[in-house]
Amino acid sequence: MEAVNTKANDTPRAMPKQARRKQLIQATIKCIAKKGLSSTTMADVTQQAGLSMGIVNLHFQSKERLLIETLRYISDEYTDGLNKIFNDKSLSTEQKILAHINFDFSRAIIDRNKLAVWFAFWGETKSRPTYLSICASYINEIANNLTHLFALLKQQGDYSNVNPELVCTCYTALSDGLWLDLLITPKGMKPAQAQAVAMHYLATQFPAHFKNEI
Amino acid sequence: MEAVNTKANDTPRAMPKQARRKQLIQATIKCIAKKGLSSTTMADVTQQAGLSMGIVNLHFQSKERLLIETLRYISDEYTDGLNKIFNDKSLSTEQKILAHINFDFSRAIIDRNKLAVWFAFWGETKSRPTYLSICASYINEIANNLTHLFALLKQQGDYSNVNPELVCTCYTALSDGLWLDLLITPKGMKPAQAQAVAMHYLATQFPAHFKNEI
DNA sequence: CATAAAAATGAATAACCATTCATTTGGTTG
DNA sequence: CAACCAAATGAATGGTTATTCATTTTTATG
Repeated sequence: MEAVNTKANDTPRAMPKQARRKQLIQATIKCIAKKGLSSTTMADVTQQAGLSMGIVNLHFQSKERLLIETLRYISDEYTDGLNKIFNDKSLSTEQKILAHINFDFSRAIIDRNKLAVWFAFWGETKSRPTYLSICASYINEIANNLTHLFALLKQQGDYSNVNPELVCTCYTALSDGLWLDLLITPKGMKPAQAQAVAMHYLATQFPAHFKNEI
Repeated sequence: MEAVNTKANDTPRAMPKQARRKQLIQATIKCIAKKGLSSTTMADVTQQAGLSMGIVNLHFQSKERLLIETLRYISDEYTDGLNKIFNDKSLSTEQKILAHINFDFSRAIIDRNKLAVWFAFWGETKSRPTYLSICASYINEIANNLTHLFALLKQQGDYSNVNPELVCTCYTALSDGLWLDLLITPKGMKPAQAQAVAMHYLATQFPAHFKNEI
């Protein structure tokens, strides 16, 4: 999901196919956030994008595929961001974990529009194998990388009691649950606070590396 | 949500109104799990319940109200269960917290049909104020009770560094995130394991009271 | 048992919505 | 600039769905 030519407001006709698709996906995200997945219509999406009715079928064949590509879009954005951190050779293990937390609660990720999309799709995974398999694959990929980081950190400190897999499972679940708080109680839970809660947990496991911020 | 006369298979006409409503709500839960919230129709629900098309409008006025009552049903089931624990004077603080965890990951609660319903509605809260307010109210109620329990436990042990509100936020988020694991990776995450992860977190905060099971 | 009241039915209705495709628009090429 | 092609349009189509209500079935009453 690299940045593509995004002169959305200039001369629409000149946009490359990839950019038009991205524009429609972003309109879909806004519509799901605004109206809910269950009452987002093709008319809503195309109007939000400032285009005409037939455009989605032209670029995505069907509404179902548009939705699948929307899920893939936010999944890719998330995993690509994390992979950049995992693969950054200039960062220490500790710095990578810190960068991971920062990313998990960064503006681009915990934007409430996108959170609404995540939960909408999660709610449909049980009935849609395609959604499920997209989710399952990014979950596995991230878990492997994160567990590896925790295992490395364990070696670097006096952490003989730490179970890297358990910590990965716990941290990941905690992070997802905090996303829910950010979606549902935006007045009560701010991004910085959510991040502090995540940090608090890591501090229980790796006290020499992470400090409780609260 | 007390148990009502449930002779669903006997003489349908004899069922009290409340029981018929419950029957329809349970059919709705099954349909949302089976087909997703976005493609659950009135025909689906009534067929699942073994009744005729007009029945939902007779008992709930509209589909929208049926959905709201469905959310209220699972919210009430959850909060009622927890309140029974909180108000049980025969339990110690420690036992109440243990009972809370047991309940959070009990068969009746982490049934995947119901988990699918939770996430489906959470995904719609941003666009439906009614859903949001139902969620907000049970969240607050539970958080108050749970924070209180953690505060009591803090007094009973050498836990001067524990922040009850923080622990409540963290435990709650963790629990929600584990629900997601149970929904999305049922092969990978079993109820007992989820419970062990939750316990692992509590053990970091109250080591004298809770032991890591893993 | 007759009658009234309540509950449930399901065919009919009207609104909604995804998809299609004949037509138009805009950009490109020689 | 003319001719062509790809992109976009949006009215028309056909299928789907929530809701209604006249009719039927069941229960309650005296």
